[in-house]
Amino acid sequence: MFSKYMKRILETLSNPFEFFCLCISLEENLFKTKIAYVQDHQDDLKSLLIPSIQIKAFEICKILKLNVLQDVIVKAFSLTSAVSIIVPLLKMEIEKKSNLTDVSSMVKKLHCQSHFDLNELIMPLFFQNKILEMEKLLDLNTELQKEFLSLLDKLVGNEVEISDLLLSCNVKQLKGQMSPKILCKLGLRLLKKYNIDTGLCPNIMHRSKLSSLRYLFMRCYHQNELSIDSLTLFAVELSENDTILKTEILDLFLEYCDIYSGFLFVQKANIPQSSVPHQIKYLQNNSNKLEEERKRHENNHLKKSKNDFYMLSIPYSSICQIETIQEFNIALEDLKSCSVLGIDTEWKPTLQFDKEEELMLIQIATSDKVYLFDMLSLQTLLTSDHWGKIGELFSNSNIRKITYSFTGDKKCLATFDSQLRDHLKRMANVIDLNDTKKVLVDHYPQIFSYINSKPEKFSFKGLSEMVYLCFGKPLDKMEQCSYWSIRPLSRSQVVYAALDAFCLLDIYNYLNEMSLKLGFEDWISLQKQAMDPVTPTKKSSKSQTTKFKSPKNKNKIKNPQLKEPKQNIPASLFKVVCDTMLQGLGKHLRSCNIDTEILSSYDHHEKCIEHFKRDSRVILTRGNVYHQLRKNVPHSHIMSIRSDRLKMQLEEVVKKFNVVIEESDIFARCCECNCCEFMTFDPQVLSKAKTHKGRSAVGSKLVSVNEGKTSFNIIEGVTDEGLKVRVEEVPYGVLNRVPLIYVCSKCGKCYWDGTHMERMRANVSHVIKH
DNA sequence: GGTTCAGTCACAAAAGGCTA
DNA sequence: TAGCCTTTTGTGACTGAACC
Repeated sequence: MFSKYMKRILETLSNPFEFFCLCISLEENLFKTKIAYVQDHQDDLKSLLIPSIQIKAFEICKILKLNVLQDVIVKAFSLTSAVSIIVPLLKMEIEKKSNLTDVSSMVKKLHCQSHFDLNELIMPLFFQNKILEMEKLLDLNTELQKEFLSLLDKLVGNEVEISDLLLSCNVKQLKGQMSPKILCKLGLRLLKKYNIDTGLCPNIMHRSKLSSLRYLFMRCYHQNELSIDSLTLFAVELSENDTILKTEILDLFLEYCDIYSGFLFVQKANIPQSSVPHQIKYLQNNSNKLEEERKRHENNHLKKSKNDFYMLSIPYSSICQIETIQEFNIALEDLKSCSVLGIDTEWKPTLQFDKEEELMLIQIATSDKVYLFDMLSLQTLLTSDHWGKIGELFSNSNIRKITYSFTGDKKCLATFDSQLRDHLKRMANVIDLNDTKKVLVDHYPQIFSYINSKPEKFSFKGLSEMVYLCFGKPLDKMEQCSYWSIRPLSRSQVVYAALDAFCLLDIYNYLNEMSLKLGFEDWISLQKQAMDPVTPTKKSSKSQTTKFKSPKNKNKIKNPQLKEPKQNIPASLFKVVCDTMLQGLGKHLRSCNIDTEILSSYDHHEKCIEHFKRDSRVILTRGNVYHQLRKNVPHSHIMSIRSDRLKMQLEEVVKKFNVVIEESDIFARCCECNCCEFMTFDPQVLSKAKTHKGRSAVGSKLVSVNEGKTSFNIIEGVTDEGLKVRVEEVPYGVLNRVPLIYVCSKCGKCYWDGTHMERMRANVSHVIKH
């Protein structure tokens, strides 16, 4: 009705835009629903869209905080065509120190970034740490992108002072951190995002390489997770054609007191004598000292006893390096006949942001061998059919594959070949021990022999941690970040790569043995049970391969030893409390004689817990509230309702708790107040009471109702116990037609056997026991 | 150091249930 | 049918953990 009325008014107005401005400023919701009119008639109204109206519309945009509304106003009032009028207004807003985010949001909506200098909007946003807003503006303007990155590079290289820039941008306070590290990170991200030549940012690139090297030095000398040989190879690669970086690397070797490795680096990186530090020159000129340092270096290398780590349990001769097609075919034939394989891959780390990861090795372990597929040799030799053969191992459901954090590897492998990609999509019978670890540690920790004997300073993570939990020794990760592109691989690299795949089978066999020993049915199905959500969300059902790992669902595990006995419960003895969003279900449950408390619209869902504690009520809820409340209530006393339809919801509850609802339960309880006591009234008595209601009658007329147990005042409509009967809700027609009226003893609501009763009976008939 | 994945959090928009 | 209140859903940023 209102829409039609509005339409009529609009058609009579000389300028509907004026009217809209008024409406919008009075009531934004009104605008939200009615602005479509302007959009529909945009062509007819063009001549009426004068600048003063557009300025008014812009002013309204400033006030409105809702993005969607602003978009509609910009469209409806064609504000993009009024940029010349609005840009000066926006600049005034910047000068007035208004909220920069709001200004930039309008600039973006009006596509007028090019009307603002870098220092007018981009840099102030940057200094106020509103990076996202700033990026939204940069996204659409290549020139601004280059200008900003060039300035950022100068900041990283200390070629400009922040204080000078602040002055020129008219910004008084700096928000957020402006450390070179953070600036550098931002620069690298934007260079990649906007696909800009790295030559524009030499300082950022230099700093990035130096940071990577610092990190490698730290892993090598502090964490013992990288060999000095690999470190030197990475240093040579990263410092190619960069003399300054080479001298900085030499400084790093001296900083870590490893003059001998510095000496080796000088040789490998062809550093001119003029740049060699005097400590290294001393070694070069003193052969005795050099020999002494070499020995010290070797001793340090062997310092760590191999007994400290988990070792490969097959001989070195059982590691087969595959480099030719012939070797590839023999290996694949053998692998096809195996029932269980351990699979891992090694990649060359990406230490420079513009370089991509390169696949170096695929390791596949069988019960007595490990095949190392050398991808550096094989990649050029393999055809799509060869890749397909590797893929078949993954899609073959008869071969069980044991992996650790394989998702990333899988994604990268899929880029190599279409046949391999298809097989990976159909990957079957794969166990990722990373998932296993998370689930079993939480739910079945007793399966791990060494779970309680972790040393205080235990720093091993990932696969190494799992190996420790099973066997009491971690993996030696010295070669984890190894320089995998070197050939031939060192013995240490070959052993590391083989062990990474073979230990997966060791863990698999260990878990099998332990579950037998501890009497678990099967650790794989226990893991599956723990990972299957009880209430699948839309999100999880989208991807069947996505596993459910949320800690929220930890409690959802179905312990096979704790199955609850299924007993029938009569409806009248079953007590529940319904959360706010299940008020409708609550009323239906009451009409089935189930004792139901219902939270009102203003109650917090935690009130359910009070009801559970007080009366042992089962909590019925859904969605996130279920996960929140689940933490405080035993599994047996909470249920998440899945269905959106009332009938189905009712069925869910009845089935889950084995509630027996009989014909006599229907309407044995008041739907409004949950009371289960009713009085019976003669309809004629109520008819008289209805007639008298509202009249200013003096005195009273008492009649006997409820089979003579209660007296009822017809004039006042109340019983002798003070209960007000809601007679006004009963139509006269009903009072003349039905034989008996039932009145709730608590709230006075009237019920009768009519069409309403039939309808409700039909709604619950599917759960009645016949 | 890099990357990717998965989970968490905050926010906005959409949707559900109830009421008048 | 509209309005109100609340929850759910979707999205994007952020974080931590895994890998190399």
